[in-house]
Parts: sequence; C-alpha cells; structure tokens
Amino acid sequence: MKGHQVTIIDIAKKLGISKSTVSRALTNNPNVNPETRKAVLEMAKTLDYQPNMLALGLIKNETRMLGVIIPDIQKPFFAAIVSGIQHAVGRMGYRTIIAQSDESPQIEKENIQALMLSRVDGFLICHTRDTRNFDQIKLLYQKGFPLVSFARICQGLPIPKVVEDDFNGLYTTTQHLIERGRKRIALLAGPKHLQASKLRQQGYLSALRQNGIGFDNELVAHTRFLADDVAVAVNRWLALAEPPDAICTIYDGGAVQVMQLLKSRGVNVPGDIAVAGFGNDPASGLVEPGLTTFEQRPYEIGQAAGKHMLDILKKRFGDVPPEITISEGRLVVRGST
Amino acid sequence: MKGHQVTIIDIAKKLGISKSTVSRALTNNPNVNPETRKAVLEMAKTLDYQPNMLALGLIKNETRMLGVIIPDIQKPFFAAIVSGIQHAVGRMGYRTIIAQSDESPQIEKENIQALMLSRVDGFLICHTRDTRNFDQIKLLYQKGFPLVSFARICQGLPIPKVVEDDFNGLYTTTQHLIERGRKRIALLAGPKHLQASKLRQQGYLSALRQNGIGFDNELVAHTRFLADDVAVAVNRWLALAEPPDAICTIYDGGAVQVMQLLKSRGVNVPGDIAVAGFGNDPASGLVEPGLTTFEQRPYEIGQAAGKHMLDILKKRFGDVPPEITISEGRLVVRGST
DNA sequence: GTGAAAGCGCTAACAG
DNA sequence: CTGTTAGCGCTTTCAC
Repeated sequence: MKGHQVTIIDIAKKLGISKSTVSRALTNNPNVNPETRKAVLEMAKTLDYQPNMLALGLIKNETRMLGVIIPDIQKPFFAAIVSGIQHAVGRMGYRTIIAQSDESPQIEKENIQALMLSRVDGFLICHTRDTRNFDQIKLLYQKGFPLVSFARICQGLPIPKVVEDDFNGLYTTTQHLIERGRKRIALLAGPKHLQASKLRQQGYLSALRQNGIGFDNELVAHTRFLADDVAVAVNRWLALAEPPDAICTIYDGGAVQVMQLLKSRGVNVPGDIAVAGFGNDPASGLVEPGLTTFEQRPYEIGQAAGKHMLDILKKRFGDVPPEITISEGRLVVRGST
Repeated sequence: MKGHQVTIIDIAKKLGISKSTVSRALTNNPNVNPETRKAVLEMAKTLDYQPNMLALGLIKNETRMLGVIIPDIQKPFFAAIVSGIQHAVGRMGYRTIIAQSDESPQIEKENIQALMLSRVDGFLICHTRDTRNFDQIKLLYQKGFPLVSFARICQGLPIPKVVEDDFNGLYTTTQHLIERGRKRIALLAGPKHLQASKLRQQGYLSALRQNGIGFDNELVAHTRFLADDVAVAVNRWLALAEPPDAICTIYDGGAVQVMQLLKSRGVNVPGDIAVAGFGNDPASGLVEPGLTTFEQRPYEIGQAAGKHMLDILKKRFGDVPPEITISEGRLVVRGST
C-alpha cells in the first residue's frame, strides 16, 4: 500500500517553520533566508520529499500531459511518429498519453473525451481512416485546447498540420514508372474521402497527364487499407483484357500484399508487372524483390508535430500561424520496378 | 485560450443551491431529491460541465494513469505489448503514459522518476538491455507502487512478471535443427547478464546435451542486439576451420541480419547454413526464404501484464501472489531451415 | 524574512 | 434531503 506521502507540511513541522516558507524555499523564491533554504532543502532530501503534481496542476491548471490520438501503435508509421513526438516534447518536460482508436471513429471520440477530462494540456491527433465527422475536434478547438493535426488531418480548422509529401510522392513514383517504359499503370488508393488519398491520386493523375497517358478508370481501385480490398482489386486487374504493366500503391502495406498476390499467381515482378509503394516501411526493404517506394520519415513528422505543439504552448496568448508542414520524401528505387 | 472552466460552483449558483448538493447529484449519491438531481444534471449538460480530474485525484490520491516503461516503441515487439496493455487496462478506465528509455538505463531512471512525480497509479516496466542496477524499481516497490515487470524482468522482487517462453523457445528450435540433420549449431545470444538471454541459451544447451552433441564455445556469440555485433559474430563463424551448418538466434532481428549477411557472402540458406529466429516478428514472414522462428505473442504478453496490474489495483490491501506468467509460444517452420 | 489565510475544484463528514 | 465546514497539497497574496 502506498503509505503516507511526504508533504511540505512534514518538512515544516520537522523544522518548526511554516509551510509557506518551505514552499518558498523549494520554489527558489528569493525572499527566504539562505540558511533556512539550506535547512529545508536538506530536510526535503532526508525525507525524500516528492512534490505532488496533482496539487500543482490544480493551482496552475495544467498537467504537462499531452494527448496523442492515433489509429494503431502497431503500425510502424505511427510508432515512429509517436517516438518523434515524445522526443520533441519530452525535452520540455511534457509527457504523452497515447490513445489508440483502432480505426474506430467512435473509440476516437471516446478517447478524446476521456483525455479532455484528464485535463491534458493539448492534443496531437491523427484521425481514423473512417472519420468524417470532426465535431469532436472542433469542440476541442472551441474550448481553446492547443491542437496539432498530423497525417490524416482535419481540414477547415486553423491549427498547425503536418502531412506527408502526398502529391509529390505519387507524382514522382508514377513518373518513375513511366520512365521505366510502363504504359498501363494501375493505382491502389485509399478511402475516397481521405485527403491524403485524394492528393496522392492527384499526383498520379498529374504524372499521367503530363506524359500524355490516358486515364483509365478501370485501373484505379479504392481500398480501406484492408487485405480483402487489395485482393479484390488485384483479381479484377488481372482479369482485365488488357491488364496493367505496373501497379503503384499509396501505402507500402498494400504494395507488399500486391507483390505476394502476384507471386502466388505466378506473375513476375517486375518482369510482367512492376510494383511501387509509398512510405518506405521496414517491410519494403525485406521483401524480394525489394520494393521501390517513396520514402517518408514518420519520426520527423512526429518531431515537427511536437514542435508545433510546443510553439502553441509557449505563446499561449500569441498567434500561432496554422501553417501546414509538408514532410519531404524521396524515391527509393529497388528491384520491384 | 482555454477559458474559465465550468465548475460545480457555477452549477450551484445558477440553481441557487449549495455545491455539496450538486456534487451529490453528480456522483449518484442517493441522498438527493430526484427533482434536484434532474435539475443539476440538466444544468450540467447545458453548461457542458466537465469534472476536474485533478481535483478528484488530489482527494482520492489516484490518477487512473499507469506508467509504461519500455526501451523502444518502434520495435514491433514492444508496440504490440503496449497495445495489449492498453486494451487490457483501458476497459477499467486506466490510461497509459508511455515512456521510452531508448535502451539507456539513465533515461529509464529519469522516466520512472518523472512518472512517479506525476503520481501514476502503477508501473509496468521492461528494462533496457543494459539495466543492471534495479535500485529505482526497488524504491518504487518500497514506496508501495503497484508494479508489473515484463519481458526483461527484474528478479528478486515479489511482483507479478510476464515473460516469453525463453527456455522452451530455444530448446524447441535447436531440437528442430538437430532433427533437420544439423550438427554444428551456432547460437547468436544477447547480453550475458540478461535473464531472458540466459534462459534461451540454457534451452539451446539442453537440446544439444540431450542429443549427445558436444558444446563448442566458439559457436556461441553474445550481442547487445546491435547490427555490428551480429556482423562480427557471422564473420568469425564463417572464418572457422569448421563453420556452423546452422545458426539459431535469440531474436528475429538478429536472424534477419544473419540471413542478409550470409546471402551477401554467397552462402546458401538453408542449403549451406540453416537460420532460425525467435519471436515471429512481422519481418520473419517477409524475408526470403521465410524465417523459421519460435512464435511469441507480445500482444498477449501485454494483456497479461495489464491484467496483473488490474488485479493489484483492485485488491490494494490484499495479497497478490507474485506469480510469473510464461506466455507460451510455438515453432513456426518456414524456408530458412 | 516569515507566518497566516485564502483558494485551485472537489468530496466527505457533520449538522440540521 | 440539504447546507456548512474541513481538507486533499500546494502557491500566493497579505500582513507583520
């Protein structure tokens, strides 16, 4: 059982002084006799005094805790982001409470609610793939909570955002495939309403257009990032009269699955069909052939998000421009193309 | 800016009653007029009242926050454990504060210190690979903090522990290699002082002994789980007059590196040398040939740890047997053997 | 320099 | 059933 915790009153009693003086000594208040301070500090050490952050938080109305809302910590992408956030805000003494939504908008909502009650000092949020209703985060905004949105961002709110290099990523990758002589390039996209998916698709379309390649609606498939969706898409494409000679995807996980499916069908990669991904997940370097992919640096995304949060926290009463930070990437060419 | 937060006093004033009554109404205390309660609840909703957990925590001396100390959230193993913990304790309304030590005993110590100040209700701890001094966690124990140790456990403290199937894992794997006709089986181990590494090595030795295979000290290499250590070990083994015909490792990451090194040297896997891992990390299914490995279920380890924590938290004044839970595993045979 | 008192938001006796 | 009082641990006026 957690026994009685040492308080400033204990120190005060032992020293025969008032708790105010102890408080002053402990908080480096100048109005305190050096001798007294010395005695207090010593006694604090002797008694192993630990300040009670709850009491402090109650007074200052802050917890030095930040809420981090993510879909799934087991995805390397989010794990790296979390790591970046922690390292960025940890320097300033902020702790992070991680809450996973498991891609459920409902759980996301509950998590935000719960962390709001816990009085976190701010939120760093990445929405689920299915979040369409942003009332919850708008409520946070109205209440004045410091907010940063990343990866799957909430538009229309004047808050800092950090996103991946969506448009450029697919533009560059598609361009690369075209340079490799591919003519019928399929796209494995994400949910239609997701901004990141939209932008990546635009990058893909833009590259096609610039190279005078006609757009074939048959060659675009929307997924919810689920394995089943990928299988359906690949089957459909392979059954086409004129199947694709390349498949680019907006996420590495999908690309890896595509490669496995093609392999099991006896389709040669990249001989028959080239495959490209997005993200440079750890998996992309392990599969064979290695996956050509547009590298993202999720750790840096996390750091950028963390820094934005610190900015807001610092100048609480100042203006923080709701700038959107795009984390640059680069094409990593491997055997799959 | 976060404006004035609504308190029970605001509700009380609006309704012209005392704050005690409001408190009672809100906490489902039976001693309150149903009509009054209704009015309070309505007003609370109207004003969008949010209870202040800090004030509550101050009184009850609890935060419903748990500290989770891990080396690195970017390792799939730890990410899965964290996920398991969160899902287990989340049901009971506990939140988790994740702190990464980055494998630094010093940072581990600081993290524990910081979370202690934040008054978390308990700790779930996995030490760094280099932690040898357990004073910090012993101090926590003395102070009466609910404690659960997992994966890299702290021995000698009567607290619940959850570990992987260390001995069996390497015993089974080694046995499997012997059945495949391998005679000179090398072992890529971890730091000598790590209990998990010791047990796995014992499993390896036990299998050799039972099959009448002599132990060759040359064939055992200790690493700090670093890539450089692995390279040194592999080089040494390949330079041997009689090189190994199999390499088993106590962690998948090492096995994957071994495979890559062997491949780059033109050594055939499993033709010349078979390779086996431990953990069944996502990577083990992606490399080629697929890595034979002893599956662990880190998510379940996390769940078990979380449940132990809830047990302690529940019967704070009762006895919680410091049982050690071994999360069972099984051999997953793939192409590498 | 130091002590007494008020108060952060809330619950929990204690009186009615 | 409800209001008053005290107090969780601490900081911060306000006196002296």
